[in-house]
Amino acid sequence: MSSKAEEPRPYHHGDLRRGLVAAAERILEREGPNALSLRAVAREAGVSAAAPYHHFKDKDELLAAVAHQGFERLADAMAQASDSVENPYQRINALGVAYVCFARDNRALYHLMYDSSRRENFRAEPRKPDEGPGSVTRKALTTAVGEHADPLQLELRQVAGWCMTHGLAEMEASREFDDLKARLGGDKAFYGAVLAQLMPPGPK
Amino acid sequence: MSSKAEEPRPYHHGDLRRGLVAAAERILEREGPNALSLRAVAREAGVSAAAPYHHFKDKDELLAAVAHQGFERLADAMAQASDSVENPYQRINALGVAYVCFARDNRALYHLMYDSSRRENFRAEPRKPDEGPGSVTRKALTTAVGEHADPLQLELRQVAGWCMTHGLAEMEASREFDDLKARLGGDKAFYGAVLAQLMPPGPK
DNA sequence: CGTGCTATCTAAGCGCTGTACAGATTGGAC
DNA sequence: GTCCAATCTGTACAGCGCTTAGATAGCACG
Repeated sequence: MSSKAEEPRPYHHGDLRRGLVAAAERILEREGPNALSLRAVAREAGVSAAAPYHHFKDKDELLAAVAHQGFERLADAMAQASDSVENPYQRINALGVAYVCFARDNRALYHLMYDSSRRENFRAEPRKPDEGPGSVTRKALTTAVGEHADPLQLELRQVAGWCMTHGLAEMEASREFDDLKARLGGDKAFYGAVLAQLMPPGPK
Repeated sequence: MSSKAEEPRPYHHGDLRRGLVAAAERILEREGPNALSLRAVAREAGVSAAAPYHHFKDKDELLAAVAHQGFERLADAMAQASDSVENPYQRINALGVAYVCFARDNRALYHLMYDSSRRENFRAEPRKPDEGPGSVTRKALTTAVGEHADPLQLELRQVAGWCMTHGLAEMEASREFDDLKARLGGDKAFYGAVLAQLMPPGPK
């Protein structure tokens, strides 16, 4: 039937697994989370609606793969932010700002990531140990507060910072803060100022 | 047909709007968020699948009503926690702990509340002014830090606390903190210790 | 007491969804 | 060159959100 040169896609896709994840990301960005149906993803990838089931147990597992890739990109963004700042105190703050910026610039993906991570069977293994978002922050925090710190307090401080950053990322889109953002001179200044409440840009 | 005494529910329900919200909450608690379909809610309330559309524009509007009721219950819980503590510093901490406990004890409802509040047309008007969760915290915070505070810093501090509390509520369920919880002697102690990083139980 | 009016509810149906299953197609190992 | 296992298609099913047309009933007004 398709003897014409109309994109003679082979019966076997080649790397459909990756293709499906990419298709899902495209739909998410283009049409939002409500349009992200398994059938739509299959259509976008150019395969039948049943094809995904040979690569993913169910829809959730596909979404988990998308989320996983999102976490890798987030880790990259944070690593880059970390490298660009010398001062360990400022570095922690910059890590938080990078995190929130990622959430702002990838809203739908970010929500998907946290919806997926809530499911009990989700595993967010970083590619190499000490490379996930958690590890980067822990390292920076240890460097900043360093030797003379109670390890329990340090751990609590890290959890607190983690919570605050995640909370800020979730609420960032709220109109409620528009006024405050304007007064502080932009989104990033706002993020930094909020995070500075816990992670001041200098020795406490 | 139903001349027997088999629950002769009248053709007109009486207060179906409230009945549907209650039915939705029951399903949410009993079967989780995946089972919360509009049809299931209608079944639970004992009406046809189309009946809800005479009281809610669409499914989202029903869920928003459930969320709204959730926010009222949350505000109640926080008000109660606020009243039970005299010291204004400890009060802020107690408010946060109450918030996180609510999220822990009403996981599905809590997620629904924040999913709903993300939608642009959501309006979370408290029943009376100065009674929503935000107002209670603001009041407590003003009392605690009081007169001699830069109003901008106070606002930032409130936003930061709000973010940290919400973030903690979202991450509380993670197994990652089990160890820390155990070392601190329970969930509430853990919540308090984390929140204390920003809201210490005494003058800073 | 009857007669409408309007709000409320039902029944049927449309297009979509996630998922299961049997069979077609194919690349690679032997 | 043959066969196998992996991959993909076609078809089907039940359930979903939502629409429409019509049945029912409470209520105001004569």
